[in-house]
Amino acid sequence: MQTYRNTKQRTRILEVLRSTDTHPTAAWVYDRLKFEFPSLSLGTVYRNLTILEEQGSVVRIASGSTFDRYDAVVTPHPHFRCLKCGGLYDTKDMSQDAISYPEKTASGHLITKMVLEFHGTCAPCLEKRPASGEMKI
Amino acid sequence: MQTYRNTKQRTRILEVLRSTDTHPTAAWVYDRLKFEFPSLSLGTVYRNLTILEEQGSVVRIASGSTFDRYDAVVTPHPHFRCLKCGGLYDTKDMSQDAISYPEKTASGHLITKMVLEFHGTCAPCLEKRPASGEMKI
DNA sequence: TCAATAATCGGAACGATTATTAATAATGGA
DNA sequence: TCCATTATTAATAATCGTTCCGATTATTGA
Ligand SMILES: [Mn+2]
Ligand SMILES: [Mn+2]
Ligand SMILES: [Zn+2]
Ligand SMILES: [Zn+2]
Repeated sequence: MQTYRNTKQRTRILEVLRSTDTHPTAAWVYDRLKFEFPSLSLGTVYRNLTILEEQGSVVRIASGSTFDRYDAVVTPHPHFRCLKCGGLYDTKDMSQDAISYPEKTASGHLITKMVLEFHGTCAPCLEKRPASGEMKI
Repeated sequence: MQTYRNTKQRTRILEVLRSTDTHPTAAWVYDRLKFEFPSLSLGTVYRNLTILEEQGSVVRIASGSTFDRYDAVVTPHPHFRCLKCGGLYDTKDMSQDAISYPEKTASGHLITKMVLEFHGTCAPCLEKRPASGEMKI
């Protein structure tokens, strides 16, 4: 087994992640901290995000073949993903707590987590791209 | 606008995808067809899977920084993802039809699709890795 | 048949992530 | 406090899935 040490970099990476609800990428966290740590490496951000995930402090949200995103809110909750801009939002009005599921599927797969996402077009993108016939004059 | 033409490659890619329920990757489809089309290019498989998705014949299942998977079953249904081996399964006993959701979220995001996944350890991996204390003698 | 152009092939390019290595610094014990 | 151990860092190279490119081929409608 391996013991974790506390570093300024890891502490700040977690703090930055806790300060936003935009589900940032590793590169976004890096850009936020590179002035505070002029010698910070992007690899360090990636490695620490992985360690924080192992420790249960953050959750990794896969985003197709593009970049992963991270969330410091580790309680299960659904997300809305915009297919136009790629934005990932919390949906304050919706929760996944009421959806129940068995410990095992009929095929014997052990379930430890449920992931729920809604896909579509986010409010800002709806403003920008009015559907044909709704164009403002 | 652009018109689609019919090619042997695209036809067979769709047929191969319809012949399995393992939610294959582009590379898997390529391996299946490279003998039938000795000059087949992996790029051709990728491009056609994207076109088939545009046409609504297949669905892309994103898997973070690993490879994407494809499903020729385009009606919405949940999947089980094994965190040990990466396997992706249909869950015949579960459906997402009963879960209702609004057309728009409270924040005004337009919902067009719901994606539901269960994560855990699949039955074959449970066999292989018995939990401590359950080791067979 | 024939021109227009979508699709293919092979390989290069790309972007996100991971691995490598030597230097650095956090940690626990003397 | 000082020191030995070793986890962590920074810089960079390597990897990996995917997309793009240019030249060639094949489909399509007229
Ligand atoms: Mn969230
Ligand atoms: Mn499926
Ligand atoms: Zn958007
Ligand atoms: Zn498995």
